[in-house]
Amino acid sequence: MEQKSDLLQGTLDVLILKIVDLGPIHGYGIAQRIRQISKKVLQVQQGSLYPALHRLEKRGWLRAEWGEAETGREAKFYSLTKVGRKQLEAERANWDRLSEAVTMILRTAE
Amino acid sequence: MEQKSDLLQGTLDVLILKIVDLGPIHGYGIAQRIRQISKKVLQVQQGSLYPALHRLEKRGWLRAEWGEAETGREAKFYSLTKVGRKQLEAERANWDRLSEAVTMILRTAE
DNA sequence: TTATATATGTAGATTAGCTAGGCGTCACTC
DNA sequence: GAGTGACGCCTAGCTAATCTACATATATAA
Repeated sequence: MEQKSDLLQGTLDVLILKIVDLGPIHGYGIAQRIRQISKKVLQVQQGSLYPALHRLEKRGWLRAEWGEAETGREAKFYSLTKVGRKQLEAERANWDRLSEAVTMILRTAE
Repeated sequence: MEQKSDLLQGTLDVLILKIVDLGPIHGYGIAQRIRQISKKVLQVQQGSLYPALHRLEKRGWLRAEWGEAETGREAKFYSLTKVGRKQLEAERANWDRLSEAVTMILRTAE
């Protein structure tokens, strides 16, 4: 089934945490930011995004409150909790460790 | 449930293909090599390894044949097919693209 | 008026990887 | 000779993440 993913599986959480860490932002905006910063390499589907946000909120890493978007519409704004910030640091470190290891293997010569 | 993974999800296939590309090797050896090269950062569980090998073989990327391991025991040796080598290149390129994008986002300041 | 962008969400399917088991052999030690 | 651990293969069943596809509502541009 080809598994043509728009993400690196398992990285969505840390990406969301990082984007939210840049400042309160609503869900739709998170997806836009990820797409934009990555120059369209990473694309978060809505069916992945919203469940992920609810997941992270449930775990106590994100806090949500309704507010007004730049466009004047109602939107749910997310921000990091204290635990969420710790989680971000942990996941970021984990990413560095693991991705470096993968790259190391892929570059192994001989 | 904390998802304490020993791998970066979705990278197992490319890791296996890469290791096999270094020369014919049996399943158990693949796991050892990955563990060794990554300095124990990446650890493939047997319950992940063997299904993955069968998956890759089924897709025509790996070829398997029984042979004798260094220890004198029977073992299944895997090698890359032509399609498998192409797949390795594709997945490696994909890894570079995606991991770079993730790292870029995680390093975004402000 | 019709489409596109914004904004939120759910249902259902797929898939990968994990835990936890099983089988058989060999070498070593207690 | 009994037990342990490494080697080498395997499967069953679970969980979790992500995807596709849908639904809803408003605003704006063509």
